[in-house]
Amino acid sequence: MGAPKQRWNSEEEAALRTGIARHGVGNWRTILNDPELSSTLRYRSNVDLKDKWRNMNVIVIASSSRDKGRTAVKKTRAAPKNNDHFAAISAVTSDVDGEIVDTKPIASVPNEAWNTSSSKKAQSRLDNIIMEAIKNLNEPMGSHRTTIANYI
DNA sequence: TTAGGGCTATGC
DNA sequence: GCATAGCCCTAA
Repeated sequence: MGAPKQRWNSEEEAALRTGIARHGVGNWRTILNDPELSSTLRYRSNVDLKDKWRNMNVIVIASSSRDKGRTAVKKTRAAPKNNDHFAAISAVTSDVDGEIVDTKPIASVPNEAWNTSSSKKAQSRLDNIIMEAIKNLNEPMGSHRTTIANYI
């Protein structure tokens, strides 16, 4: 995680989250084509987005459902042993939806962000966080990634 | 084009 | 040595 590998900075992560909030999970190509995001993500491929999102979800899932059944990832990789590392993320998740109850994810969200392919996949709590941020920010055209990042 | 599996590099 | 994060390969 040092040199050779292209670490994701907060700008890129925010852009990814914004793209997902706007176009939905799985529409990596669409996200990359978003003029707003393409500048930030121009060095990332759709596979990169997918992989990053996978990593992000692993962290969230591991931190939110550690009790029951990890198995988010195969080898045990997603099973943290110290909560400290996840404190920040857990704080965010629990702040928004507490324990994830289940999900009626985007259906109840009257935001045009999801209209493309909302029902494509089960959304993670991170999506809810983003949607929460967008809703609360209440910006008509969708919130800027930095704004969302700020909110979070 | 997207999703999943696996490998490797890096940090602790 | 273990855990994490990024990248590559392959299948659908």
